[in-house]
Amino acid sequence: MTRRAPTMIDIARLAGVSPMTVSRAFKDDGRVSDTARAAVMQAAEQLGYVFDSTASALRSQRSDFVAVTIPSINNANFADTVRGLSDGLRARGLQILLGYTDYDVQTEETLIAQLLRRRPEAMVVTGGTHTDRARALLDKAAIPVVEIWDLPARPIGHVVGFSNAAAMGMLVDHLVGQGRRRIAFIGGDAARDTRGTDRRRGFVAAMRRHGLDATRLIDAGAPPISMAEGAAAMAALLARLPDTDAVVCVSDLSAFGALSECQRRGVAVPDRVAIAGFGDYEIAAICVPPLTTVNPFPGQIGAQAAALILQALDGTLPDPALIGITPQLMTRASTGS
Amino acid sequence: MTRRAPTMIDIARLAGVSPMTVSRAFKDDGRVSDTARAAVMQAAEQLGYVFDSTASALRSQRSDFVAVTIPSINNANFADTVRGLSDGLRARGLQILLGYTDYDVQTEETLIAQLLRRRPEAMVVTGGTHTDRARALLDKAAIPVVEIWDLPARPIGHVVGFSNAAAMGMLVDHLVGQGRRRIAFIGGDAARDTRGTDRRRGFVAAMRRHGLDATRLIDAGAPPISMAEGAAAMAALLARLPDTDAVVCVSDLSAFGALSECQRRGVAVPDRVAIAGFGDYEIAAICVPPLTTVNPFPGQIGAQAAALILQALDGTLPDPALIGITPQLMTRASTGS
DNA sequence: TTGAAAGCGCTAACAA
DNA sequence: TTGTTAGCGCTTTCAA
Repeated sequence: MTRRAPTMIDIARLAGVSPMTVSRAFKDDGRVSDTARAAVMQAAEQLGYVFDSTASALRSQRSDFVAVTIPSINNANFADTVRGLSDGLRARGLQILLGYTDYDVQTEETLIAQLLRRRPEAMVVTGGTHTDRARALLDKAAIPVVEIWDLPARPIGHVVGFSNAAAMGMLVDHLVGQGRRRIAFIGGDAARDTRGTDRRRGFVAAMRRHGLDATRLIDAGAPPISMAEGAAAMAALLARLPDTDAVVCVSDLSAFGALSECQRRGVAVPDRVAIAGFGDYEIAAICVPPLTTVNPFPGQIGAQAAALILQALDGTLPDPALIGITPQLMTRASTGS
Repeated sequence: MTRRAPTMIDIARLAGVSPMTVSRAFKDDGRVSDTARAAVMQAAEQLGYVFDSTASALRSQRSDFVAVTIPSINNANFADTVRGLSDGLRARGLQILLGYTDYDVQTEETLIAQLLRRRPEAMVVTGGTHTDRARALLDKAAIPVVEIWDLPARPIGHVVGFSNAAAMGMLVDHLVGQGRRRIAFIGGDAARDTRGTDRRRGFVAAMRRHGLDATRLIDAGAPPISMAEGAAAMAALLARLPDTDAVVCVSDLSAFGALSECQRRGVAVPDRVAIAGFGDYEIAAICVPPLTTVNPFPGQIGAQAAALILQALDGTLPDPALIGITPQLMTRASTGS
């Protein structure tokens, strides 16, 4: 038989104070005498009391939740962003409520609706493309919203991001500077992953800017593009367009797959084909040869978003903020000579 | 000016029914007439009503949360487990409340205390080693507890796991079968990562079982052991014990680092040194040569834990369950001849 | 099938 | 510094 869990009333009775004093003792800022606090804590310990955040949230209308949507939980870049967020918010007692969208705006809409039922105090969404209904839900919620990992054309609220297209431009510029001309792009299904689509667009734009042919586009399937899909795409590319002298991949994971495929086939990297990725995942620095890539500073994105949320909740952030992150080109041997 | 968010009372008024009917209309099983439900839904849509899970949770004493602790959010194995859990629980409307412990039992204790304040209906903890206080908290909480990724000597509640030590034994047996004798182990700081420690113990035990020297133990630092740390450990190993003919790494990530270091130094794998990892991360199948490893089926662990929780909440699971997962040896070229 | 009354456990607001 | 009162938005319980 399970006895009813003790409440503040039980603690109050045992400690010989009112429930309100118990409540105050559990807040850091509550002005309570040291004696009262000690009595409360001792009683709480004795009864094995566990504070009920649910009741607190209902009464105070403060859930201490920040809802976060990411495309996939299984991605080191997004994990770094979540960690940055989490670390930045924990100091204020804010807890993250995480959901993943599987790179799909419809799933995102459902997820946002579900998360809002928990009455989060702020919401962080990855990407700048959403369904109309998702936008409406976020508007109505009247909480700070931060879009990350993108520079939306029509922001919902605050933004901490960068141009995925421009980042690809950095890679193309670098490759052209290295003397490469017949450059291909390996990426995913255009319809789904909006950041991937932006990267492809950025690739095409940069190629045209250099007066180069921008039609070597290999579709590697639905996002996220795995290492295996990167390898398969590389195999297809070598078969179809064997004179290709450089490849830009939508992420380091597919880039590593492409690199491995080259190793398996004895295709020299970078001598015959240069390979570049995106994200600066750990593998990019470690593999042989190490991969040229772009570091978008995922942890910083999370930390900045957290900082914005804290300001917004403090009311010290009147206007929507737009924080641009400048991705950094990481030049490594996979494109070097 | 932000108007107060509509509540069920507002919906009831607009729909011309009682709040109780609104409440029933929002439950799937609520017996409500079709007309009433339609009126409620229309009113809700019109007012932009968002159901308040907090109030629901307080009144019904059902939070629809399942709390989960993992060592790190940035790990594909644990991410796969969380996905398995999440997918299995979503069908019943259960949402995951995730926290990470940074591979530290003290942090885990704090995290568990924090998560319990949200009144989760069940708790999943990674690993079988916890502080006494953490155990006491979980005991008192009187909710289903599932320990995963381990076979605890003294389980708290249910278990879905495998023997990390035995998994290492599989690798040692395989290497010995391949004719290797001077086998080293690359792993982390014994004090912290309990699964890593178990793997090291399993390695030592298996070596002794084969009558082999089990002192080639390279400490790669505090967990998680990164690719870079695996590479550094391999460099140290090649310098200190150059006659080593095989290396077992605590995970595929460090194994890949070790492999890369060998490539960089022109040390032939597997001809001069065989390398094996743990986890069957995607990289193990893709890199060149592909890595021999052990697949502990992380997604299945999550799915099974979810199934256990559903049964436990239904009351159809009287006794603590122990579900053993049998990890699978994945033999690949990094140890082959 | 629907409704009325009460209360989940906490804290805002006010008073002492 | 402490206490009293009321109520956050739902759902349990009971009644119709």
